Amino acid sequence: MKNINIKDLARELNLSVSTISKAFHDSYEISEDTKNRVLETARRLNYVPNPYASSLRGRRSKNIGIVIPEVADSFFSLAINGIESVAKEKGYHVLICLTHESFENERNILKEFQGGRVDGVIMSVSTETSESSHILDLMANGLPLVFFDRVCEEIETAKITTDDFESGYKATEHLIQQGCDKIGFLGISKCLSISNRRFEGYQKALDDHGILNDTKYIVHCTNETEQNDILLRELLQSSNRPNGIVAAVEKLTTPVYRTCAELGLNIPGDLKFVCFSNLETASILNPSLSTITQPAFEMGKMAAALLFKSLEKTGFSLTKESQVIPSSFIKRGSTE
Amino acid sequence: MKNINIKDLARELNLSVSTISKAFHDSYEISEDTKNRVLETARRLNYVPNPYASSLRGRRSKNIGIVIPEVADSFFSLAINGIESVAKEKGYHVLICLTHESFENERNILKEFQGGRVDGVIMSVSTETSESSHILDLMANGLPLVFFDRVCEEIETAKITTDDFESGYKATEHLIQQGCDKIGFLGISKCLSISNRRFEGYQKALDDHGILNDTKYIVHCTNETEQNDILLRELLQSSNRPNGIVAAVEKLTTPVYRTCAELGLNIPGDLKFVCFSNLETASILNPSLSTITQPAFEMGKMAAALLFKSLEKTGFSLTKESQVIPSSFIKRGSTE
DNA sequence: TTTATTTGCGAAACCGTTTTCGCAAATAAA
DNA sequence: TTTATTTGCGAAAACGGTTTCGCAAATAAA
Repeated sequence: MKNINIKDLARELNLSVSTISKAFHDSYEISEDTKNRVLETARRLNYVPNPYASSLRGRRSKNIGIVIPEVADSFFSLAINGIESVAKEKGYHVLICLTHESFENERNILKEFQGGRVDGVIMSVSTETSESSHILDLMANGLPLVFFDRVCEEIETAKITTDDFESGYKATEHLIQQGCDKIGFLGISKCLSISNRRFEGYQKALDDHGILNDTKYIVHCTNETEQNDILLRELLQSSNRPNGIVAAVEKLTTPVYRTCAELGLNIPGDLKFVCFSNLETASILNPSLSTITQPAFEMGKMAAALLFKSLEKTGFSLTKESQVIPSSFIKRGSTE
Repeated sequence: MKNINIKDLARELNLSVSTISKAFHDSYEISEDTKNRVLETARRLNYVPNPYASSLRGRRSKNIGIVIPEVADSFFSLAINGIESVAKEKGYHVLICLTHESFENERNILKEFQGGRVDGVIMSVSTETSESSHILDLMANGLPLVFFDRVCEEIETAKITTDDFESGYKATEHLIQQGCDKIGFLGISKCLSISNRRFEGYQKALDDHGILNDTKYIVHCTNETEQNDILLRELLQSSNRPNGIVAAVEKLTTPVYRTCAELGLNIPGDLKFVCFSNLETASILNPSLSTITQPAFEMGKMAAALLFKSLEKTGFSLTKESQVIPSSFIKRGSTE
């Protein structure tokens, strides 16, 4: 019933607590014989050390924080797997905190982290994050931080991103090559790095191909599904509606398909569609979806690897360690 | 740079640490005036209490553990949202631990939890879990546990499930009504409660409608994607292949669609297909997918609510608190 | 006025570890 | 044999909070 602790163990073995502790850490001070006795008794009594006591004394928690907007999202859940794979190897635990795209949540989470709950942070900012003092506070506290995917560009630390500009360019150029001349862009937030970089790629592709677009083709979606549906509907039933669309985030897939179905628009006949997405079902959609697929797992892994490097090597600076891992464009039925 | 602690605060205010602590907890012993001074200085110096120190003294961590097989899965990620929504309200944090369907991982995670890392556990067992001593150990340690979805039937504690039997029955009956007379069942593990209950519903429906099925129509999938593809292929290109399939888990969706495409089988023409799934994209697949959709968010919420009840009310027993929340069947194109 | 009670705070123990330091006994070197 | 050194362990002080208890001063009751 009651959890047994190191003192109980010491009593049981007629040893001091320090000896027990040292035996567990395989200290040279302790004889092999004693070590074995300790380990065996620990197993027998089902002793599990209290991690918080260790954290307290050792002044590190062996936890890293993951701050992301959502978990119900293919990109983020794969990234979690990447992060977790290296954390596990290092004997660390991950604390997954969800902002649900709220700035206030994000700020509160980072604030809490300053109490020593985690030794480092890997994050992807919320759509509402237009200001970064809460992040600077965290770093001023000595906590190493690595961004992945959605970064704060003004903050000097490692950022693991994908080639958003090039991908936006490639997606748009593909639509142009498939014959689209009125191409819409669905962004997610005006202050979000990825959305902006992808948008710039889109713009550049249009410019390079001499396509003059109406700004009405550019839609900034929100976090409200209903609101997005209205915006999409407006865009797609306007006179002179686009005949191609690039969407910057996965969660717009279903809304676009649905709205097209409701309006009787055929994909790819009336509208060609490319989406940034890690959906496993992309290939079996109706029609199958052309995607820019991000290296989610690798990005998570890389972010974690860097964070641990900075945790392990004192003096290691994250400022010059940013990495860009390319996404892959996969052509499918939605742009045939 | 350095984290400031309660001692620094005490020094700054010329008060004792106990006074500071009491001020934070709004103790009646402390005057309003002092409380305000403490709060204000804490804000100014950006003081954040160390949660591990509190945990240690208070003997509870204010963390609950979530043990699930995967996070890259619609059902589990939605369930996490449900759990998190109530944990947040209670001022608790969630520690999400992934077993990746490995029994050994599951056992290690539960073992670690016994050191006081969490105050209670919400879990869905791995496909490999055929034995439950590790769970009994956890409970013997005094940790309350609530199962959701994938339960261990032999363990006496609250289990939040959905109506697996009825859903399996309903899905199968639907296929029969749509004209199928050779109906396959794709399970995920022979020792998994949900898979078995859904299978029993399937069996009962066949019996009730006087359909005699070959056991070759029953396929137990594994955790190896390639292996599953082989099994599926065998099933679907056998002479006298099934003309209907019920799949017990979401992750079989893409393999089934792909294999059908490769073999030139038309859904729903050659094969009708129903899947237990929370995929948001079910409605825009080719063809759209008839699903049994589980109340994932609600199940998570309910599990968490029960766990907190047992954490808050001493003497509250979880043994008689199991709940069944019905799933909904949604007919779509794959069974037209 | 004397006694009882309340108010506001501080000292110190405690939570379960880790780590430093000290110290005997055993062994090796001189 | 005497003096270093090594080996194996224990006492006690941290880590950063919370909580119990005690104690003056202020206020209320007698």
